[in-house]
Amino acid sequence: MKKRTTLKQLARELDVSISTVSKALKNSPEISQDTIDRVKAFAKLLNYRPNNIALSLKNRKTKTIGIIIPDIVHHFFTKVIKGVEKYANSKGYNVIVGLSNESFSNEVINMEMLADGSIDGFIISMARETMQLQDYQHYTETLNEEIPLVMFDRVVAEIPCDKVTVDDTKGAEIAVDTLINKGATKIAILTTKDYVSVGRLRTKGYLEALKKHGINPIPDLILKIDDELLYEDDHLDVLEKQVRELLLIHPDVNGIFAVNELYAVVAMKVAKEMGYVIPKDLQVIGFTDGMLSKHATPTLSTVSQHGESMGAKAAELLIQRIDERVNDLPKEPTKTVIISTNLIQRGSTK
Amino acid sequence: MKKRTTLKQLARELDVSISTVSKALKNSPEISQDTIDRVKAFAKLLNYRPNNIALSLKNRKTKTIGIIIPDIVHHFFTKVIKGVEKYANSKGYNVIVGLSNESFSNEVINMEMLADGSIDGFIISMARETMQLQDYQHYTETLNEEIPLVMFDRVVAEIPCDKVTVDDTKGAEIAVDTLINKGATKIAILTTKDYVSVGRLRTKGYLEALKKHGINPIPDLILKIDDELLYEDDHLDVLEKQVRELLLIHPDVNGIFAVNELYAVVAMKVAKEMGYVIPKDLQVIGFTDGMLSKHATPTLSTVSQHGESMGAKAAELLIQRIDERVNDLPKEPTKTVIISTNLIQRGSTK
DNA sequence: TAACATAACTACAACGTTTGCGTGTTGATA
DNA sequence: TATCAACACGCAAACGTTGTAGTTATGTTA
Repeated sequence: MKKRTTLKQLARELDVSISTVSKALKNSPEISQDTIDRVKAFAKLLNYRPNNIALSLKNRKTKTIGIIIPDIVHHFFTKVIKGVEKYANSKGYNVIVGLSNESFSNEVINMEMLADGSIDGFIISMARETMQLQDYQHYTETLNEEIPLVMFDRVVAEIPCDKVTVDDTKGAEIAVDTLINKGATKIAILTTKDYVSVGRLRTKGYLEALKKHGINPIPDLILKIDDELLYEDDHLDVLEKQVRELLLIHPDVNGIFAVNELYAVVAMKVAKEMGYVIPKDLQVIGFTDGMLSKHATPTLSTVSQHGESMGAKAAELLIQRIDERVNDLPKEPTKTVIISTNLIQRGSTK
Repeated sequence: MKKRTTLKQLARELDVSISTVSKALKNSPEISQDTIDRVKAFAKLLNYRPNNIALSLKNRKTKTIGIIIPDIVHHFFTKVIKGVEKYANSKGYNVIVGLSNESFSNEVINMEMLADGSIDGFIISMARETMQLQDYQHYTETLNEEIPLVMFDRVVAEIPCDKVTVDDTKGAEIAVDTLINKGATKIAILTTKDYVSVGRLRTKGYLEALKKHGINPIPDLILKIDDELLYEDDHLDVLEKQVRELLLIHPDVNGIFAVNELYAVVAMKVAKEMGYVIPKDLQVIGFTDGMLSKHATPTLSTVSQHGESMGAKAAELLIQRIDERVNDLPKEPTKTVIISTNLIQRGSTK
């Protein structure tokens, strides 16, 4: 195996010591201009570049951050990664990606794999299974080892770390509020099982909006979908069937709020098949502004989460913590930053 | 800053040498069972885990691979990453992601940033701008430094490295062939400017299918779209307008083949607005099987690229090269693996 | 009992850097 | 001509590991 150019090689060939080479490359005043020039020229010739691993070892920091997400084939997470990458790169950090695939054990394995010194800190959105099991030991262990950690989107209060979320409740409330103001009187919600925090919070917003307008919630209209395998191709049928049944029993539903865009699009599809005209008979609003929302027919009104901002903010918080740690600064109390949503109105509302 | 447990600490507290600790943890026969047990117990107590950076330095390999892609907010690339991650993880590798954002300079910067010893090899899909400029110097430099490199999807022949592609020409040919067999007689293609290799190859497949059926290609029906900013929100109008014009001039077009799913979906939207019924009046096939294809109305027939397989294969090839390099094995000639596509028939074809 | 085998360790170098400190040359000063 | 800066450089330690080559005791053999 051919080895890359090292200080040692340069030193040998130039017949000076390693330290001289090192200092020369850094324009140290200890070194004569003459030597500096010679060293630099030769280094350029051999295309010398310092070995980052050696530097990481010496400096005890890697300038790398790890992001662990449940799924990468997912518009929202992808936006977040983009935000993280942008900010991190601008600060000279690299980003290493781990996929939990919604599985608890994968999440644990990934964290352990990276907590071996490979990264300076974590950005994480919790796997669904972890939320169900409520076993956060690997998080607390990481924190105990003083590895900085920022959670985003899927967040749990018990873990004492910085967090970045969206105001799910408020976003949902505004969406439902808007539906009502635009004339919807009987509004269903398509949500997830309660252990998914975002589903729970968005449902809360839905209920609050109803309450505000003096509308009594009807249990039948709250569809808690088990999203275990929803993004697997063939499991959408279940959702379709449930929406169809809902609309058969309550044909006068004239508004639907869905906690993600896929649910919304599927609902529109079923409704159209059943003869509803959107938005005339039925108005729909989703959550998360992805590709589907933009290109569905009709285009979908949706609550935008600003994934990229979330990612950038998470990266910013993390890098602050890293600095705090390496410089032994006093520890700030943990922060939770809430990124505000906004409603994008398109064709599925009046 | 609290420091993690090291061999040195264990050694000091157990009052043995560092090497003894190291060997004991590895069950070396040089060490007495008694000592092994003591060391292990104490190591577990202090939650010792070897520092990966130190190992990387010593072993001169990082067990990390870098993947550089033009955009992460993109279903296909996301699938590829997933495939890479899965395979890489199974071999004990981590994946570090770089985003070129379709920009030449970003691609260069990212490669240089990672080529500092942080990774053992690259998996890359070329930025659009790099394809235009045809400046591949950073690739050849990487190769010169003997850093293994595997390209996928957007590939250029001049760079001597392993490659993974899809049979774009064949896939397109089959798609168009299918349209013809299903009764389409006048088929348009929505493609990209020629410097995007995949666009060029798919156009070639389109022409070959026409030729095979004795149909003369009509220049008007070949729409080469400048996709510079296509995924930016507001630039789809251009595409819409072009499709509309095409259909106005040639209202008897009854088949459209698009080189990606977004073009296909936009085309369907325009056509529906203009009164076409899909697939009765007009059949449409796209390329790349993403979210849009599955949830468009009607659902979109499409040529599936198997991104995940591509990613896995690329990772496999890369790791082979890495092994070859570190073990000083004889160099195999470079390979190009072609992943075969398949046509998924859905609602947009008869 | 001298020679030697064995067990159970320890020392050291190396991976590629950086940096504080030590040191040998100059030339200038008193 | 001693003395002393200033200059230009080298040495060595450190970051955390691993593996090879010693180094001790202890026990065995002829």
